[in-house]
Amino acid sequence: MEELTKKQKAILDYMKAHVSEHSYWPSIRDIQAKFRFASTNAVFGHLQALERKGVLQRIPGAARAYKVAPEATVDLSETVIRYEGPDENSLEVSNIPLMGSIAAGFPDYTESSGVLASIQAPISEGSRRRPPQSFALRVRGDSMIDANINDGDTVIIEPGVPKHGDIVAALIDGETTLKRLIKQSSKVYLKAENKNYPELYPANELVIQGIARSVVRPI
Amino acid sequence: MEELTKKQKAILDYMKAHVSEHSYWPSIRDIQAKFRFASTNAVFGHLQALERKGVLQRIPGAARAYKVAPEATVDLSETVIRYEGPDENSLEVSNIPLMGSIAAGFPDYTESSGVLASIQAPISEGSRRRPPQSFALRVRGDSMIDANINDGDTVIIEPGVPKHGDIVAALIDGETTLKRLIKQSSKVYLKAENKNYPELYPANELVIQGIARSVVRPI
DNA sequence: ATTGACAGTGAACAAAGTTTCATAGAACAT
DNA sequence: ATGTTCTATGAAACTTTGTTCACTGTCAAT
Repeated sequence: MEELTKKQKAILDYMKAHVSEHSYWPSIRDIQAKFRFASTNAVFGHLQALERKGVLQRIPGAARAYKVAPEATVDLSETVIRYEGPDENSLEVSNIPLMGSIAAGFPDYTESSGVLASIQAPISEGSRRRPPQSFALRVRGDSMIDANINDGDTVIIEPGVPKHGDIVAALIDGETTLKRLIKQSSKVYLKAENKNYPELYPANELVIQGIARSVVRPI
Repeated sequence: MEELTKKQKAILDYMKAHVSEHSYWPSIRDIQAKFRFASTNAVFGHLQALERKGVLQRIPGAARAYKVAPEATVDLSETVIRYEGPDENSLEVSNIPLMGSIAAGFPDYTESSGVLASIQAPISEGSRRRPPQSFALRVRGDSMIDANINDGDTVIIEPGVPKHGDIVAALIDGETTLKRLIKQSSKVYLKAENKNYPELYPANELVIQGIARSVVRPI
């Protein structure tokens, strides 16, 4: 696949965003206005380039009529996600593209300092309007089946400070496990959602990797 | 909600199917040709009626530019997409609600025939190992609760030719619904997975938007 | 009988939108 | 030096497409 120039990519992204937002394609003049071109022909050339490079298909003569080439994306249901620890780089994430136009799925997780959130010290406030850096974990075991999270499911973990009752990904004995967080009289416990494992794990110094926000189950 | 006439429904259906297949809206003359009208004004009147009844929104003067009402049983979920604007350094983050644009902007991934999947004529031999382009749909309603897909869940749809027993997103009466595909003695049915709705929907000309591969359930 | 919604024909217009032509600077490789 | 690619301007030609006007007919309800 031939590389796109910066402007070409920007135009293509704008077109996809326009479709997502308005449900119809922009006209050449719409693009021209967006990018402050003085001539429609500037856009025209870019569109020709996008078509030549195989990422866009135009329907000659038809207004607001395009098709986009599918991008190389990974289906979430087939993605094997392994997560070893907060400071490892072996984190595979997958995009769920919407109409093939998503530009930012789950961002890379390498820029974080390592610990997502600690109970004692809430994470820094500095995340300005950035999508949460969620990641996925494959569930092994049956410790959460009473919460309808089964072996083989994938949970989406969102970094943050958990509240009482949240299901969290926590680091216990060097392993990441999925447990429900219980705060009782200024004490903190981790509880498995399985009648066979009724214990509460007391936690003094707890490293929370994130809060489980959703479960992905293959059909 | 005001009732649609048979023709109005058919036209709306065709428009949605056209978007689903080609990823752009049909022009008035496209619709005219499809329904063998002798005048474009016939279509024009129907479009006005559809807009008056609140199921279609036209953008005056713009070509091939419409929006559909957000009352499909399955809805696109929200997403955040990011694209680069004309200023090279400013990264715009735009929230895309995508309400009601269910029929719009579905990618055409067969590049030749345009049809995602037709029951009678499965797509051409082009079994190029191209990664499928999945997208997400939010489920409304309880028609699939026996398949453990509940109201509020999000399903990941993967374009492709469905097999017998697959749960598919299909276009019925202009709406995208989630049903199980049943092939029985060279006939094709759509079946709801709910004991209260035991019917099989016979399907002659079926537009399949994709196969449900996984369910995402918020915790 | 008459009204009003519904459905359509046929022609024509004007705006919207695409495409082509001529031209040219900057960056880059031959 | 020279050609190529990318990017862009400015104007014009041309096609597509939405829209309007005038008119006809059907059907059900008032």
